[in-house]
Amino acid sequence: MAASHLLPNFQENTSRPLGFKEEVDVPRSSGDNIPRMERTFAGSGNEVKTGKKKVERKDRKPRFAFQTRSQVDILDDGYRWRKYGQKAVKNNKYPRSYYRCTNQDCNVKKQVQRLSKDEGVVVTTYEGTHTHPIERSTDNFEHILSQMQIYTGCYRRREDDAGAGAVCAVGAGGSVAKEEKKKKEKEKGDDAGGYVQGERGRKKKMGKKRR
DNA sequence: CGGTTTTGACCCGCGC
DNA sequence: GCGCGGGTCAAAACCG
Repeated sequence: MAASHLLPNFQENTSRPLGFKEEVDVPRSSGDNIPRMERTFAGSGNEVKTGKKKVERKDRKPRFAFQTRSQVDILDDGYRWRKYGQKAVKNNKYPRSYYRCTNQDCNVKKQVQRLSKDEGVVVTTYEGTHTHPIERSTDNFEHILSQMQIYTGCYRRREDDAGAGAVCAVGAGGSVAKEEKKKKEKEKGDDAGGYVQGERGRKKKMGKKRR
């Protein structure tokens, strides 16, 4: 990848407006993924909390935060993502979207957040590494790279200080594969002025809590 | 029809 | 001990 397009600038105070702090840090660490697969609704039982043994695997998934200037939240990096959640952030008026790679073998997650201060800045946080080839051809993606500024900021905590250090370098040929992003002008309804989500999706859950 | 998105509910860890 | 905030799930709606 042509590193010439990338701007290896580490986040300065100027680049991070309010509330951005060290978001990408991983405070808890003790198994925060794998987790609640067994909540399995059903019944009454809450036996899930009884055993904490499930947290054996201390996976060290590296997380990377990228600040990109783009008008679209969804930056197509060549992989297929499926949104599985969206939450409103306290400091930002824009919500944060959670995506997950559709590949079964690939558990890569990514979350996209837009800064309320600078709507042009989109923070994309990747978690994990892809273990499969890109399906979408990155045809003229370098062309897109040239028209967007990418600030590379690698925030890592103690956990991955050992091996993850290398991946931190964008464009250095790390194992992180290509985290390149390219604009997608195929935006569905074109969110015009803001992120006004229509009333798509389920109106209201009739049941209450089935979990 | 299948896959994806939407979105409220739920869960968990941390802070107070 | 309670509350807040962040992260995930899963049912329903929607789109190709």
